This record gives sequence, structure tokens and C-alpha cells, in this order.
Amino acid sequence: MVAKLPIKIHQRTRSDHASEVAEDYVEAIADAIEQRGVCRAVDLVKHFAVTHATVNNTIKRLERDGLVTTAPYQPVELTSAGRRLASQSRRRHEVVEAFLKKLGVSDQTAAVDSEGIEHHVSKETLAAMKRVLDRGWPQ
Amino acid sequence: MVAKLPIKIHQRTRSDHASEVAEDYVEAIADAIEQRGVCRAVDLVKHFAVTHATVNNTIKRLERDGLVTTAPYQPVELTSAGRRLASQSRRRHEVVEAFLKKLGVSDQTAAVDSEGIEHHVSKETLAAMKRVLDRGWPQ
DNA sequence: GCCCAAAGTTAGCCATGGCTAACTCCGGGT
DNA sequence: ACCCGGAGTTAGCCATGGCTAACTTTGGGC
Repeated sequence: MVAKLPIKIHQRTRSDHASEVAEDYVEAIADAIEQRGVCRAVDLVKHFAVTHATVNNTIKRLERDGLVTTAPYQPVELTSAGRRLASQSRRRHEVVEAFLKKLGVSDQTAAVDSEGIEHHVSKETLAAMKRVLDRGWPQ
Repeated sequence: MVAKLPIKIHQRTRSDHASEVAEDYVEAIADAIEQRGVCRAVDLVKHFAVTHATVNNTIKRLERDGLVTTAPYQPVELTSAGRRLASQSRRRHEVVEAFLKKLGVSDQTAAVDSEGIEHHVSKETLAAMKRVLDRGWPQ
């Protein structure tokens, strides 16, 4: 298998990586805003079980990348790009999780595995999962 | 969704990350040994499309972690732990890829997506996919 | 109105996994 | 025999995403 389709696959795997944290964060920020009106850094601290310092670093990167806006001691806001990414990530997440449940795995496992898997599911695979949810198994 | 099952999920996602590269490497090393008798660093350079220096760093980590043995200017050997991890990773990879094909996605997409997904598939989800391959779709 | 705890910030550290540049080693062809 | 190019090594850099420690800000309860 060495040197079969290697370059494109691994470069994509790497660039995917770069945006996984961003996707998780905007998703969590959108959830917090929806549920509590605003998103404070401490919400993210609790959600991801990391320190305040880490959340701060990450938010700075998100701001640099145009996904959120912040001001000192103020809640985090999503830009329109951030909102777009959030809703797209959430949809992907929901489809993957529902698909795993339909596959027959426990709710617990579906919740855990979908967190990891969602970032690696292409449009085509997502569509295939969606098809199963809408119209049942192939054949 | 913030603060629902948060800690365990995200800590697992992080520790998974740590071993993804290791799994990819032992898998590639096992493949090279199988196909060409030995695995040289240059095989990994080509496979992952990274530089020699990066391969060297990674091999040092793998050696530190007891997965491979090396000597200067000699091929890379897998330890028994390395072989175990390689065959387990390969099996997981094969099941995921075959499952995606059965789901109806193209061979190309199945190859690419399985690379990313394999590292996040739990025993339970893997078993569910295996069941579909062996005995067809649920119901 | 003050004061304390919670929230946020900042500085500085670490490992991972990338890179370039400059070097050394080794083996095959002339 | 040598020498040259490909393979391997080493040093040093960078971004990401973690951390601790020390600090400041903010706001709610007394």
C-alpha cells in the first residue's frame, strides 16, 4: 500500500487536522449562544475540559482566522463565516451520530465516535449516510 | 450540548490524536516490509510525502515508545508491540474502507475517508461495521 | 460602596509534527 | 580506487494546542 494515492490523502488528513479544533469550537460557541444567549470563555472551559489559558489561545486563533469576534472581558461572538461553519459542522455531526445509532451502536458510543469521525467524513460519504437515514439501507 | 458528556469525550479525542501518527507509521512500515522485505526511511518519506527530517523525528518517537527498533543507516524494524499495533490498525482500516464501499461511496472516497475515520472507530462501532460486511444490513 | 470570588488575561513552559539547511555516510559505476 | 548522488542525520526554526502560575478585571452580596 505504500505509495498508492499517498500524497493527496495524507496532505488532506493534515489540513483536516488544522480545522478540527476550529469546527469543535464554533459548534460549541453556537450551542452556548443558542442555549444561554451568549457564550463566555468559561462555557468553553467547561465544555472542552481545558484551562482558561487554552481557551484564550484558541479564541485568538479563531479571531485571527475570521470566525469569531471578541473584546476583553466580553462574550465571544460568531462572525457570519463562524456561523456558517458552525451550522455545517453541526449538521455533519448530527448525521454521523444518527447514522451510527441506526447502525446499532449504543447512544454512548455513537456520541463519542461521532465526535472523532465527523471531521473526516467527505460530502460523498455524508450523503450516503443521509440517504440511509432518509430511505433505509441499500438494496 | 455544551457540558453534556464533555470531559470524557474530549479527553479521548485528544489521546486518540497522540497515537494516530504512530498507527499510520507502523501500518506503512509493515506494508513496506511485506512488499519489499525491508522498510527504509525513504519509503516513509514517499508514502507520507514529508521530509526525511520529519520521518527521522517520528521514528525516534516510535522507538522511544517501543514500537520500532533502528540503528544508524539501517532499515526500520517493528517490535512485537509494533507488529501488533500494525495488524490491528490495518484490520480496522480494512473494515472501515470495505464498509464505506458497501455503503455506496466511490473507491476513491472510501480510500480517503477511511484514512481519517479509522482512528476514531471504537471496538463497538467496528464490530457493527463488521457485522454488516459479514451478514448484510440490519433488519 | 467595598470586597471577594469567579472570570479573564498574560507570560512562559512543553510535546507533537511539520519544515529548511548543512552536514555525513555509503555503495555502485567508471 | 574514487567519487558522486541518494540516503540518512543533525541543528534549529515554526505553529498548534496543551499546561501552570501570577496577575487583573468584573460584578454581586453584604
